[in-house]
Amino acid sequence: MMILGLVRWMQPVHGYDVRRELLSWSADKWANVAPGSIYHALRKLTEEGLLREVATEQVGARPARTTYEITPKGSEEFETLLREQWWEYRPPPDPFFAAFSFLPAMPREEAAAALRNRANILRASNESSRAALNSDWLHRTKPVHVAWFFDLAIARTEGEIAWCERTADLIESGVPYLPPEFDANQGWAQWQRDSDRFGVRDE
Amino acid sequence: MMILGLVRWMQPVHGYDVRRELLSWSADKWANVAPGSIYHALRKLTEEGLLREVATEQVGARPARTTYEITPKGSEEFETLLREQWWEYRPPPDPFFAAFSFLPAMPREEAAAALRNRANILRASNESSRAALNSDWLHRTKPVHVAWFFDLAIARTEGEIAWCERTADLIESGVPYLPPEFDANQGWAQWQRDSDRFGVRDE
DNA sequence: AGCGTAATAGGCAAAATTGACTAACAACCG
DNA sequence: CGGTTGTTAGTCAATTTTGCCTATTACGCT
Repeated sequence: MMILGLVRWMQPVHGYDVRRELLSWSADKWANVAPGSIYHALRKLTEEGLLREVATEQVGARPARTTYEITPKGSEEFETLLREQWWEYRPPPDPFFAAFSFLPAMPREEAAAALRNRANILRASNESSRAALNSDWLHRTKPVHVAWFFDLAIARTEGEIAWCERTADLIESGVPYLPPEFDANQGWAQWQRDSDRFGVRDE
Repeated sequence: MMILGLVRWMQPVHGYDVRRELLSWSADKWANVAPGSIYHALRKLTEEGLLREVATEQVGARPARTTYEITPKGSEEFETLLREQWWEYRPPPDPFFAAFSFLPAMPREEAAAALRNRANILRASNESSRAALNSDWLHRTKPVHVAWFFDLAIARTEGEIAWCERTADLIESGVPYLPPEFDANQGWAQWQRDSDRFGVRDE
């Protein structure tokens, strides 16, 4: 949980603050932190003694807001977690992998087109990253490592863009999907023949 | 849901088959498919009319196994989902992003070391991918796009490796994290001074 | 002054996901 | 032949996550 980390620097905070900060980092994209998760996390962390409620004030008749701060125990736990994340590598789950593993179910033309389209989207996203990097808004108001963030995003995608084009070419070139000796009566084979001839069909 | 896709080519299958296939693709890493999820998904898809139970046989006194196959409706739905995944781009959620955003909480030395370590892990993983690509086990028994899979993994990581080294250098070089005019009394600033001097400390 | 919209806080029920557990049978092994 | 290990098939309770909902104040516009 990285909610913990956020509470730690922002010191006394209430849920809504955290929520806004996360949105401003557009963290909903790369972490799984929907609005509802935050309050749940705060309560759970408090139960575990990693956070502590500091106050509960009410302005007018709006929902009362509870303010939290981190306990020493929470700080320790945070550092443990943080180090774990820094030193370990876990290949991130990627929905595109799932999609790509069903390549034989896509007509070749469409698959190639989709890959080229993906390359373009990635290029566009890189452009906007580069634009951000050149703006001095970034350099004036944000810590440097935010810029490094963009660099990482770009570094990763450059390679993928090239891969998309290469692979699109291969697909169009008609390379057979299956190794020659593959038993032609098993699932893949039939599927593939279908999608070569008609696009994918149901039964 | 990509369970649907699996059922679709493997036609009549029971949960355990799916489970093994997914494990053999080591899909537990890049999709969120733990053993328990599968049976849940199968039942839910059946409720929705995308799958259909075909038989329930029992061998000896072992747990009865239910066999499923896909319905035409399920096939359509699958194609819709598949196309969505192919044409859309959603930056995959990555826990490392979360970790990196707390860079100022790490002592510089350690952060740099961790990044170099990460680069090495990535290199190692690439080596083993390359080994797989050169084995003819891969080319003899697996569809070609499995090889392309490895290519993608390599393409993505190459860029990241370089980034890790570059960034490690920057961190060690002592570049200040915060822009000059940053208000020195706010959260980040204090944190950073702490971690520059002592490593991170709790109050 | 009146109205629509946005921001402020947070709750809650339902869905998804996990991970550990069961319990029968097969297979090996000295 | 007794014991151990491995495979088969799936269940289940508990935790996580999601998405949408409520209700109040503030702000801008005409």
